Amino acid sequence: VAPPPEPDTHRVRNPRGQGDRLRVELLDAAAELMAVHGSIDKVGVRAVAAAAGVSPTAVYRHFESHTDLLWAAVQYSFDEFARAMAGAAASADDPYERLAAMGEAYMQFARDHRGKYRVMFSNRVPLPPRTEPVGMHAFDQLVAVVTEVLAARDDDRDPRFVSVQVWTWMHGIVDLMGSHGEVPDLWPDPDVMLAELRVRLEIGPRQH
Amino acid sequence: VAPPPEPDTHRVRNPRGQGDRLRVELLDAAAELMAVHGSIDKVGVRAVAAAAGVSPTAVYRHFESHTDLLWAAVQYSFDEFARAMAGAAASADDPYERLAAMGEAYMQFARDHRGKYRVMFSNRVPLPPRTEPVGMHAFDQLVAVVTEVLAARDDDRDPRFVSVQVWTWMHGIVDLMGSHGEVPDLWPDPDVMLAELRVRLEIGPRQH
DNA sequence: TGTACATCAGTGAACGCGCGTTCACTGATGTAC
DNA sequence: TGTACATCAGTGAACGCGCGTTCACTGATGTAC
Repeated sequence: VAPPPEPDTHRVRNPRGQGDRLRVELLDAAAELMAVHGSIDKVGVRAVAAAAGVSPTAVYRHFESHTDLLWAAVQYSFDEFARAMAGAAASADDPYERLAAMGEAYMQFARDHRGKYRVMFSNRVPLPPRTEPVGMHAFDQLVAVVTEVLAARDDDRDPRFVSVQVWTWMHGIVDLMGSHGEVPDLWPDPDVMLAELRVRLEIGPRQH
Repeated sequence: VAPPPEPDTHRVRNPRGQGDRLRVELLDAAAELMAVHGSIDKVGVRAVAAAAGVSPTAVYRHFESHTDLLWAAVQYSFDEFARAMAGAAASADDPYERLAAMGEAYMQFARDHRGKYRVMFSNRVPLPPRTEPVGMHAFDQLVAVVTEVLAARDDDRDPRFVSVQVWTWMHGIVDLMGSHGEVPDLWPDPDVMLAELRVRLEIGPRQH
């Protein structure tokens, strides 16, 4: 059931001042394990350590506990997601194109990093809350772009409400298509879904 | 972290011919544990047995293994869901009202049985597939009603495509609102979301 | 109607295993003199 | 320039625990005679 422990090729020990490198390697490994399992429950200390080619004990030089490691890995994934979205937002000047680019980046992230996506948005993290609800930053980005789009359209809908509509629908598409993807005839092309979403929610240039 | 084992008030042993009663009680307990945890991973043999007021060994009189128990519990939940949807569908004659009733029943099920909903639609079950992809039956029901609605509207859209739109969006709403519900200011009233979904997807009576 | 017995729901102790975590350690490397 | 030493990245063995599962059992109850 579990993938072989994979002792990894013999790791070279990090030089003196740079022990923090392992921290990043562990976060990478943990996020990747989440990505593979799509769940947080099987990402154990031992599995993460093995994936990083290190003994379980080494984890405790960088994280206080198993829980601490998981939290850090989730936040790490959120950062990656936020960067992807920010990159998409910066890729276009026109508000319509910017919103479209963000939509495509969202779908792509969900497709390419399914496990991470699920851990962030779908599988609720069964960990005690620690910091601010992270990931809301990305939502604020969305609201900002939607505000621009509505202004350009001369549309007086509430940007937050429209943003929630966009987000919920996007999430439904990527989450359901991901988890029930084994029924191939059922699903239309995701890009078609996305295009229809734009039409239905009227967030493209006005047709007159 | 885990709830106290709760040995339950002393169970009365089932009479001779009716040992199958425990089977149902175990399925109830397992589904309820899923509902509480929103995940399948923590629903162990011992926890289910304790919740049913029975020793862990007793489980093996009705299920071959832990996995077997989990599978049966998931299917049990799907049956409950299908019944809820069928009940809603039967509650109205008018196609528009029928679709609306199904939508409300869907949201209500997701709200009242969050954990079960998540196990069914959101948390992919990490179990080997066994029978037909269950739960698709409910989707066929949806397609049937949408077909009626489109016919009544004299609308030539593809019923399956529209059904996928309805389902993905509904799922996104209930899933995101459920998992990120701790941010109260963010979310509009679910009923408002549902009403707007009907407007945007044009699945209500035509306005002329 | 009474009794011996087979049936069957459920128990209790024990197993091997993998988990998170601890503890004392090793050995390469930068630094002080 | 050479050497003693403190630092620090990482190890290995061991712990207690809860898990899924097995095995031999108990004791109430319906049934055959």
